[in-house]
Parts: sequence; C-alpha cells; structure tokens
Amino acid sequence: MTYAKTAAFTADQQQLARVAKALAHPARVAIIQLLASKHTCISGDIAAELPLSRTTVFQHLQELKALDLIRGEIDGLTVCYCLNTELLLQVQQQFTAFFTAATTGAACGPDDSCAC
Amino acid sequence: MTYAKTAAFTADQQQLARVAKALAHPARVAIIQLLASKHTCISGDIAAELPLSRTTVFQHLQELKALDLIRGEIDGLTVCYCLNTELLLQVQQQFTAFFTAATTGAACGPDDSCAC
DNA sequence: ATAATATGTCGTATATTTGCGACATAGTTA
DNA sequence: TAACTATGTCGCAAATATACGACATATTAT
Repeated sequence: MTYAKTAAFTADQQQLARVAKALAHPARVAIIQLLASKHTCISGDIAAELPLSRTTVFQHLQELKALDLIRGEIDGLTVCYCLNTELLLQVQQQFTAFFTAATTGAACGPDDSCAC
Repeated sequence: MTYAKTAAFTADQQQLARVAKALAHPARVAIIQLLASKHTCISGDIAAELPLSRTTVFQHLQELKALDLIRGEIDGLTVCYCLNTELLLQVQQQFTAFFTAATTGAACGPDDSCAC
C-alpha cells in the first residue's frame, strides 16, 4: 500500500487497520484458527494443512509474528508457533469498541435529511 | 516437503478476511467512524475531512459499498452515504466469534510440549 | 441556456501483496 | 563425519492496492 499520508490518521485508526490487514487473508485467519484448535503448538505442520506452499505459509507466519499476534519458540529441529492470547484479547476489545461505536452511532432515519 | 494441500479455505475464513480487508486501511476506518459520528448522512464532505484526494476517497467509499457496509442515496446534487448498521452488527458477531475461539482455545502452557 | 457545483469514471504511476522455486542454515541422527 | 530433516532466506513474477489528475455526467441555480 502506498501509505504516503498515513501520519494524518489517528493512532487508533492506524492500529485497527494494521491488525485488520493481518486478518485480511484467509490463510492467516486459518493459521490463527489452527493454532487455537490444536492443544499442542504445531510447527511446520501448519504448511501441510494449508493449500499453499511452505514458503508462502512461512511468509504469512512472519506477518502475524511481526504484529506479535503469534510467537515462535525454537525447539531443536522444529519451531513451535503459539498465539499471543493477551494481545488477541486487547485486539478483540479494539474491534469491539470500533463496532460498538459504529453500530450505536446515529444512523440515517426518518428524522434525518436522508433515509437510507 | 510433503505436499498434501488439499484443503481449501472455508467460506467463513474467506468472509472474515474479506471484511478485514475492508478495514485494513486507516482511511476506510476513518470513513466508518465519520459516518457513525455525524448525526446526518454526509456526502462529499467526507473527502474534505480526510487527507486524501476526492478521487481516492471515492475509491475507498466504493470498496466499502461493494461489501454493503455502507450505502449511498442520491439526493439531487449530493449523495448521502450511510452505515449499514444491520450488516455491521453481523460482522461484529463474526469477529467476536473468531476472537473468542482464538482466545479461549488451548494456549501453550507448562503442560504442553513447548511454553511460549 | 449557461454557469456553477457535486459526483462519478478513466487512465496511469507507483507501492505492496501474494506465491513459489531454488538455495542456505542449523539441529538431529546414523 | 555425513546424510537427513525442519526451518529460514532470497529473488522473481504476477496480481492487487493506493493515489491522483483529467475528464465526463448530472443536478441546481442564475
């Protein structure tokens, strides 16, 4: 993206957009769901579960890791990726606050100039 | 590498990613917040409030409209953009379900093979 | 009708994302 | 040591996103 004028937006807007971008690909959504469903931290098996090459999956993992949504622990020959549950809770609250503001804000109604 | 990538992405994963992508730019986050804060539906004034050209803002509006997150009603010379509150509520629930699953799923702990 | 204004469209330039093969690195095992 | 395996890095191609000026269209006002 060409974020030439990113600085003009508020920190909140940028933060929400950043996290939304992390979830803006089904592979990354799938990875988070995978990590949540397995009761053990899986490593490269993630790639085997997704319809993408190992390289591409690794790339998606790096993107989630860059935002600290997931973390990786090296264990000998394998690497264990885990969800950062605390950060996910924070992010959930950010999204909740955003959606709540959006849905409770004054909507168009019969008392407004337009009614869509 | 083993290549057993037969599983495609689920409709849920694609839907969540699609909406997340719509929120993946601060300008679109700002637009939704703007529409929620104004108690009247504003039209091209949106462009005046954002640090982007009118053309670019229009482009972002089209993206939100393509997902039906916002709607536009032509009123003579101006156009009134409004939030689709009902859809936003649905989307909020999708995100809530996703985050709840992600945060309540088994996380790495001392009883697991790794502890990150 | 003409001018002014608001909105929408098109082309285009640039930046970013996505995807993957080929290669590199590092721990494990025979 | 040497083969093996899991992970990570690099470079490249294609697709998509971002941004905006120039132009087109439609409605209102003079």
